[in-house]
Amino acid sequence: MGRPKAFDRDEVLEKAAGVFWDKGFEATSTDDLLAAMGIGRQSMYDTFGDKHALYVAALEKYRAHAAENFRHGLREAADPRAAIEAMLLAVSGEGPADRARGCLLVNATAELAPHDDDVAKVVRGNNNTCEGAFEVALRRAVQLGQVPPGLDTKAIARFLYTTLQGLRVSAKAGTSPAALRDVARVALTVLDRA
Amino acid sequence: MGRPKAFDRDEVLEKAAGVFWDKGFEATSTDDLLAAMGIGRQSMYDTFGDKHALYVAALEKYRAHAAENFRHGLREAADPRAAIEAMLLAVSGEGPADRARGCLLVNATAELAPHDDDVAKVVRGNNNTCEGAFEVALRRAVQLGQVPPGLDTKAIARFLYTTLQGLRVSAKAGTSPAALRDVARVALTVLDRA
DNA sequence: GTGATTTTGGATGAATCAGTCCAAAATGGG
DNA sequence: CCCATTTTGGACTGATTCATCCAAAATCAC
Repeated sequence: MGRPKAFDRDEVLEKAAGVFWDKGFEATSTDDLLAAMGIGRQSMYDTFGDKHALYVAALEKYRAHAAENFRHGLREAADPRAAIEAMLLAVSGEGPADRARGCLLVNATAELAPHDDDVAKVVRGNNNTCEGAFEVALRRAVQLGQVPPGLDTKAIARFLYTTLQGLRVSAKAGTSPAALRDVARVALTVLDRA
Repeated sequence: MGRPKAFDRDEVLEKAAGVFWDKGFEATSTDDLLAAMGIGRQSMYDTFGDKHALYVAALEKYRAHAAENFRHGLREAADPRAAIEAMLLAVSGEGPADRARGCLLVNATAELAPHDDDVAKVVRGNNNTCEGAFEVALRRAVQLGQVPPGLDTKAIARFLYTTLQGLRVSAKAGTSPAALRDVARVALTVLDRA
């Protein structure tokens, strides 16, 4: 059956995602990618197709990982209200490097989504996943009496994820952790309205 | 004194900003820029220095224009609460093309701010301007009894601008106007809390 | 008008880009 | 042990990148 691949597909995909995450799509060269992935040029082209397909594959892998975080952090959380709060406050708790990196999906949205259907598709899928996770947590919070009944959980779920994206952008602009925390706290006051 | 320039600096700067706005910094070639600006190559390099300096100049021009919009739309508005509401709802009222374009400053934040001090400086200046405009409007709304007294106007101002950035990102991802309006409405409920 | 100064844009250059080719190395099946 | 099959990575290609150069055109001061 011939010689087997000397690298793990998921592993090098994460390395590639890391480079795209730091530099964006256009600013990343194939040499950058190969150096980070630690594989040869032909291996990359054979396995992934081209730079764009590699980007989409890396983005999809990142999306799956992010979805897992949302599932674990929101859908399966014992205390749904605390989980929602922790999600928004997480950005302000990150170190400077992570705050500057932002979120690969947000970066992809800003740089590519309007002109790239493949990227837009992954991004929209992620939006639905995240909003869905927020909504499940919200409904459970209602049931537990942690938030007032009668809230528009769908609208609030959308709002929460939009706020999270805003926080990621603000963080990239250099907003201080204290200011990010203020924003998250204000956003969370919508959970106290009837 | 020699031949005068055959183009208006501000005019071609706006044309350049339009191209960067649509395509981002890296994806824009100097040929793209010259075609849109309608000037020769050497004229561009003599007047602006290089591609990066042109970008910063175009961004700064866009920032000044945005600041003027915020001054007029928020600081000088007769009805400050309605002005704040209109500001957040504006995104959902734009056409598909404008929603896909997003905001040049948000795009610049995502693509360049973490690695480009010149861009970061302009972006931070804009953040301060916009948050300041929101805060002025908020304080006037308090005085007019349009919102409850005792609100943390600084924190809420930051929150409102962060939400606006989140809306711009969401819009680029393809979120429907109706969903964007929902998000804006939820965000505005923070003005009803004591 | 004339000369000095400046703009202008096509031609040019060096570097980098994404992607292909090919010979050599490495592995599994018989 | 040997052959077929596959991976591998350096060499290579053509296109495109940003930026510079230079001669011609255009304008102002006099």
